[in-house]
Amino acid sequence: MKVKSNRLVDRAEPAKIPLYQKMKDDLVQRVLSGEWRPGELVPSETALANEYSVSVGTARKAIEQLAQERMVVRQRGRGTTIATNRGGSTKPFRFLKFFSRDHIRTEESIYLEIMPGKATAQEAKSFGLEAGAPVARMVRLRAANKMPMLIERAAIREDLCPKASQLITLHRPVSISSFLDRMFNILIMRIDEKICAALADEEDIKHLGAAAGDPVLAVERLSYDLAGRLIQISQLHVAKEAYYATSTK
Amino acid sequence: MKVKSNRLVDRAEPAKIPLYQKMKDDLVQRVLSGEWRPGELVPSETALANEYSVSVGTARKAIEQLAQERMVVRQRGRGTTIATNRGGSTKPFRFLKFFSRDHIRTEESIYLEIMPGKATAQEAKSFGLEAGAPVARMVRLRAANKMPMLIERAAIREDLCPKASQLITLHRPVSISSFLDRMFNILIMRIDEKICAALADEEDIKHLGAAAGDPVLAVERLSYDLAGRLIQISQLHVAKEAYYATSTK
DNA sequence: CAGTGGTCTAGACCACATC
DNA sequence: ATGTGGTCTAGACCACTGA
Repeated sequence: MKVKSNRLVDRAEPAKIPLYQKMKDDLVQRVLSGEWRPGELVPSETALANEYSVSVGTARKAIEQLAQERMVVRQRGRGTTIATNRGGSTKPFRFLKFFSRDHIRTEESIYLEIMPGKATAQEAKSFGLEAGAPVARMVRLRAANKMPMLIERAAIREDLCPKASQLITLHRPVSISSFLDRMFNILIMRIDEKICAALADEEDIKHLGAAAGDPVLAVERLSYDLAGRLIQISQLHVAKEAYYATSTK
Repeated sequence: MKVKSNRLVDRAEPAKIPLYQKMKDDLVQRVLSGEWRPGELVPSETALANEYSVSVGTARKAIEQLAQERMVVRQRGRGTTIATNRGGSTKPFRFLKFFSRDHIRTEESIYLEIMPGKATAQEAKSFGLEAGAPVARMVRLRAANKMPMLIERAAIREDLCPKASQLITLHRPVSISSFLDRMFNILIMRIDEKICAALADEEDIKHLGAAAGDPVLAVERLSYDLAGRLIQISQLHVAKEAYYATSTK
């Protein structure tokens, strides 16, 4: 029941998408196209409303949704800017949700290994590339308040981030997301994580002070950019520190 | 710099809270007071706008924010209802974020132990009660698709949920949040989790099929109701299955 | 059918940042 | 002083639900 003959509907109707939705989609495209770069001021509500021939209220709704998705930042009196991950004043471990009794004051990244490589079959599938596509590989130790917290193994696709391995070797950035933003104008907007329990491996023992047989958290992280493209695949081993997540229904 | 003499400001000014914000706060209070019960229809936008002597647009903004916080559910043509956790058509493990290759079709709760107890000093502190306050304690095995996934130890405050241990013994609910909603009109709206790695204990070995020395995920969950009161404290041990969380910047 | 929420308009005034 | 986003109003029409 409830089957419609969709022939006509699908072809004739323009699917009845609200104006603010179409406008929002178009604004996203303009950001992706590079017309506006991260940190840049975009036209005001009224200017955009005129451009799209909609009322300010409608334009506002489109822009406000982008602000909610953290794609833009609105400031009264100043204007609306494209979001950035360029660090500086932002808090450490922005994308990591650690629980620790003491505040984290300093964040450090110690690179153990950086090298260009080729995507494995599985990585290629996740990235949507052919196997053997170029990736930057790295192993880093991440520390908070001078205490090593975790080991990260990461692969970054080099088709979108050309010469990433060389640039990382050169700059050894504390924050990869900030680095991707500055170097390639790639904004990490969403990270999916899968967490499971594992036993400490040799590297955990060597670098995290874990003992053989100690349990660790093994986290797989998939980092997506503004356009929803998978940019980075990481495996984290977290030792001796709680990890936290929060869910609001 | 930028210091204001606050004497007058603090006393005289009503802090300049937007109308929609005041209205929203008041609506929350009315829900908390029990004036509207979960599942119930609240007055329409226009009715509420009249009642608060604001325009529909302003009322709409207040209501839409509540909808975003999942405190109410809006349906075109029907009206706005207070959110509920009463199960039925809702998906299993609603508050749990499992990763598994196969879809979860059935969810089961096997109660190993249910008994009234007294809050430990630490629990009491978390609940904001005195030590020794009555709580319901339970140990359950939770299974998906007939496979045991985790063991949960929980304490529920009985001052807000009187005779909870007896009622749980009687009904053995699959979902506690749904049970709290039905029995006590308590809506779990937020759950904070801390996750760390641990080794399987005797119960994990007995009930989850873990081996000695196997790593497990140890999760501490704090469940808060609509009013922000801590209702339940749980410790979960998750074996042999990945756990996942997602973060959007 | 009447009533609901969803979209959209066209104004107004304000607080604030910048120059 | 100008222009920005934040709040607020008072309408309009539409799509949908339920009786």
